[in-house]
Amino acid sequence: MEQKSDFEVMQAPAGALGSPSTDMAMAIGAVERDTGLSKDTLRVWERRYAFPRPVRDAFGERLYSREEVEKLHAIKRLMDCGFRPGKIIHHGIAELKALGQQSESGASRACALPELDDFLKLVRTHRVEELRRALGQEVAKGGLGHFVTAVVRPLNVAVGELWMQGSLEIFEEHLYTESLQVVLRNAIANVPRTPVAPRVMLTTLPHEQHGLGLLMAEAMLVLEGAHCVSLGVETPVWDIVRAAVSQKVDIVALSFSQAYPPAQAVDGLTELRRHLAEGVDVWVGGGSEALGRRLPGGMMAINDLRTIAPAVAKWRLLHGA
Amino acid sequence: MEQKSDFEVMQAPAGALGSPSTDMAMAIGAVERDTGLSKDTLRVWERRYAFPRPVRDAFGERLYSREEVEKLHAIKRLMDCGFRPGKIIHHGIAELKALGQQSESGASRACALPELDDFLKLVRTHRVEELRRALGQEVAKGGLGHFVTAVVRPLNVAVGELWMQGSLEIFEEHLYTESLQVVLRNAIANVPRTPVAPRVMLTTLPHEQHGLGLLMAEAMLVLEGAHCVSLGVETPVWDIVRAAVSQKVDIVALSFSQAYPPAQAVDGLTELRRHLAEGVDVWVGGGSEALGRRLPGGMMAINDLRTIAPAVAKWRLLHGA
DNA sequence: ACCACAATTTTGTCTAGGTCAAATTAGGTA
DNA sequence: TACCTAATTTGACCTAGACAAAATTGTGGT
Repeated sequence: MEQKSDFEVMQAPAGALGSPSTDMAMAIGAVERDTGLSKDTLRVWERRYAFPRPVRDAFGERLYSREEVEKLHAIKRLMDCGFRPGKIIHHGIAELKALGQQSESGASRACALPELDDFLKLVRTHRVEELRRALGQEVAKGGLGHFVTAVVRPLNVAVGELWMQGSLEIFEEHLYTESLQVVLRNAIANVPRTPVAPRVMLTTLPHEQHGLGLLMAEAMLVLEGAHCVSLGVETPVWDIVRAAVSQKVDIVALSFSQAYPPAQAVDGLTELRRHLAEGVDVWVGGGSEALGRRLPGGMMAINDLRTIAPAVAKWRLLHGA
Repeated sequence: MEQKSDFEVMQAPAGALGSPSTDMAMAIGAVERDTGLSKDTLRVWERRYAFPRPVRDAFGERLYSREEVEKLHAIKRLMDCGFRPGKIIHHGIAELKALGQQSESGASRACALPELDDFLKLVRTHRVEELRRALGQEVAKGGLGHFVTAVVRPLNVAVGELWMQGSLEIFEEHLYTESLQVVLRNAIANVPRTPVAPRVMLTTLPHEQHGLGLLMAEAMLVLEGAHCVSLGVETPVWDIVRAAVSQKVDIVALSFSQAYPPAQAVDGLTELRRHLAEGVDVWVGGGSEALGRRLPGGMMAINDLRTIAPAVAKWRLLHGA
């Protein structure tokens, strides 16, 4: 699709010396992939708000500077929090970062373990092996349920905040995610199995790449003795429906991260409900804004991982013999 | 971004009764997500080749029929194999599928185990638990190394062929991938660890979502006693570089699936090589076309998983004390 | 027969400004 | 406070043309 290199180094604007930022320019397609803002959106912002205002190369094509891309990133992150572009697009980068910080903090620190900051420090200093070992110990010490609710969840929130502020590199987030994934998958595999009803299928809708929420939910579910079938991430609605039939599941569990566009979530969920058999329940969890709002009828919001256990109990009461 | 529903049901063309295919129409944005063909490409094909030729809704917007989307899917798959759109776009769906079948088959069956077809049957019939158990037994029986080279690899090729032919549903592929991932991760975690040099970092470039190749490589590497740090999939080049520094790795291992655009692979690899420290090796593996061709200088192609062991030995000979 | 270089075709991304539905906010009323 | 309607904001979609990068073909030399 994208013919241009992601990393083109084009001629700097006349007169500009090779300062560390001027020699790094991106074409519109690269910016689209990098920020998640569509080409259409980038062009229409330029027309309406006069930002961004990329320089043009010899062929009249837009070249976005490093600073512009960084600001676009910050704006996108704030939009994922519910801000509207028109309100914030003319603020400076510093102001944008300040907005991100004040928007959410405090509440999460409340019920955190003292160990949490230790884990966070291991993440920040990239000490992967130590992090993995410490997490593993925590599982062994307090059990998987405690680990998920009291360690993974708050850690995830803390890491999410750092990410929102832009003070976490992509590779740091990757290291964190991968470590947690290994520990969680291992812990899940070691739970003694006596698979009974309900059968639960776990997945995310297309474009939702974050699978940690799925693993956390799976952990809570296997602890309740439920039967889990994970499809991994990004399953089209139609395939979820067919897989649900094929696997004879009782419940389909979806996870949404904060950044998932609420409109798309509602669309997808509505469509899913329409095509899924009556008897199959839909459970929806994750940090997305869409969950607080009105969900399409006939599905259950899981706002807290701890509600999974009672929810399973309730399901069994209703359906079980 | 995408305001429109992914699954709009619009009025059928006048006179068409509600046949199973006519009432399912997709907007251009949905087709873009579904097929991976950009809006621009879809529009320019319509202009140039008169295919696809979507009907228009009351507002003049394109509505692609189920058949058109299916054919677009088939074309995209063939393009990933190296076919060019102009040559194949006017063929019927049947011909396209035939092309996919003849393009690659035979060679893979050669050195396959008899059990392979059993596994494949479990995949086709969605018997996930049995598949997982059978795979686990195979690991226990023949060891992890044998499992990866003699089971996972051929299975992957076979599944890839089915996928290419369009005779495998997305959810079937998801079930397969997830099962294999669980088994492989588990097996890797159970290899006795005595981490020594080299330190290897594993990941894929942006837009390469397939992580199975990474897991296979990781399995072979830990069997050799190498130290593995996985970043998961889709790490930007710049972050790979920073992570490599932070983790002090000796080798960066990248995996590409067949569908990855060769041009993008070469660009990314070149850029990676440029920014990576001299002493850090780059190993490239996977089924991509780009590997056979000329790789950017100074990196090693891993065409066969079995070459990993000797490659590690060679590295140790060169660098070890 | 094989390699290098030039001409040609193919292909997809980019440009421009305009239209319009859906989502959000604001204003007013019961 | 709850609810309805109007104004505003926003981004997806439209047309049609230009053009560079990749792939194919053609040519001459070894």
